[in-house]
Amino acid sequence: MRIVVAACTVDYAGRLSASLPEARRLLVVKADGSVLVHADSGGYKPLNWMSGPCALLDGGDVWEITNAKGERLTITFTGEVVFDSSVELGAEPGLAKDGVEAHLQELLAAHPYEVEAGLVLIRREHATAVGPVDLLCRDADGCWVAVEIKRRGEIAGVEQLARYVEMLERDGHTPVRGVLAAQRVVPQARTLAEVRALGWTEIDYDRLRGLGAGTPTLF
Amino acid sequence: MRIVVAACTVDYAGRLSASLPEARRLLVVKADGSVLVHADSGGYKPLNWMSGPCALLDGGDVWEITNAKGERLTITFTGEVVFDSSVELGAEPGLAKDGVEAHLQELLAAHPYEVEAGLVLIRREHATAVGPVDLLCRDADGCWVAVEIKRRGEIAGVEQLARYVEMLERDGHTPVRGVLAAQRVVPQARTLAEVRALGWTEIDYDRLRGLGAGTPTLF
DNA sequence: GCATCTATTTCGTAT
DNA sequence: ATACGAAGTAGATGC
Repeated sequence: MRIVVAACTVDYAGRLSASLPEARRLLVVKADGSVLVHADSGGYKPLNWMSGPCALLDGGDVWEITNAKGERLTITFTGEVVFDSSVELGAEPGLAKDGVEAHLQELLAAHPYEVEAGLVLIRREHATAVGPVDLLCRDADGCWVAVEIKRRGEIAGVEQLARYVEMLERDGHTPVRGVLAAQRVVPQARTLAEVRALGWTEIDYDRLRGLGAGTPTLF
Repeated sequence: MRIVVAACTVDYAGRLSASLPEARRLLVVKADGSVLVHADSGGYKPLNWMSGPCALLDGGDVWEITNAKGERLTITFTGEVVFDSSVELGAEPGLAKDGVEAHLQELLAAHPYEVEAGLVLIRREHATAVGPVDLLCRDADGCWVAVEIKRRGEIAGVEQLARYVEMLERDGHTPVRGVLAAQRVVPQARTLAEVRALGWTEIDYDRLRGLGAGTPTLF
């Protein structure tokens, strides 16, 4: 990894055109060839960058970074170089995560009654012609219930659920209802769900996690 | 801006939980308080980060970074510190861009016949109860045409367009057709557009840019 | 402040 | 390889 702090101008031409006037910035060249141009503000996203694989042609006071898709990043050094150093970082062991939609689905599969009292899980990722239904359940009356799980319930999730319900009806899973289960269901999605005659429910993730992934409890 | 290269472990607890085992990494602390943890690969996204505003408690071999939402990033230094330096970067003059969806809409507003021969623009961002229609046009037969512009046409864009068309019909803009205009329309979106009786077209952005933004040419 | 939409999205995964 | 959906999405914009 090469780390440079210097005054420079930056120009990108590729999927769009973008240019940065002269200022002092942090430049990072990673081992895979990718280049990041960071200012002293603005969160984790660089002002400009080039993703690997790409080639850096170091012309001293101009860097030309190009990739196979014809994108080009040009960095021109216009003043003093405050810092320029290379360091070996070694292999990255990798990141462990917990808390995303897959986990939510796993927990709701174990506790489908947290979506709606009386629900019993029949199948996970039930295949239809327009994609898999997250949870296919039956309620106390024997009615099929398609559950679409999102971390955040938005209009797109409602439309997706509507397509599943339509397809399940054609497949003969009748009668069938649809329920959108999400940590948060935004107002537009609630409204559209009502228009489409679909249900929605907000899931308390902390409570659900407390129930654990094992031993589905029926009641 | 503080730039550190050191062996460390990283733990994040907030919207999810994530942890990184010991390895040598680049740490960047920006003037706005945000912290970035970068490996020597993996593009522009950090392995872990904390967005500003946040507070960094520097306990020497442990950093505790917290924000108002209760998120916490813990960096524990486990070995030698290869590099640790602070540098003043000054103000960032800002980035100039060209080529995003707004520009595409501007160009198509000037040249609606690039969407479909014979189209004439009536109104841009025409308001409906479910959101603004990018371009509201009329064709040679006097039929209303709602144009939804995307850089990349996907299923969500088709559904959005379908809602607009439905709403325009209720508003009395009849007869009305819908067309999805995008640089690329993915296969699923094409299929759904046909099912919904909507049109779609792929726009050659380079050609369109060549026509320029001024003087709308009618024919 | 909330909701919506874009992004040089990036990133993962299934086809 | 391509297509598709999720993201600790972040960031901008409209209401």
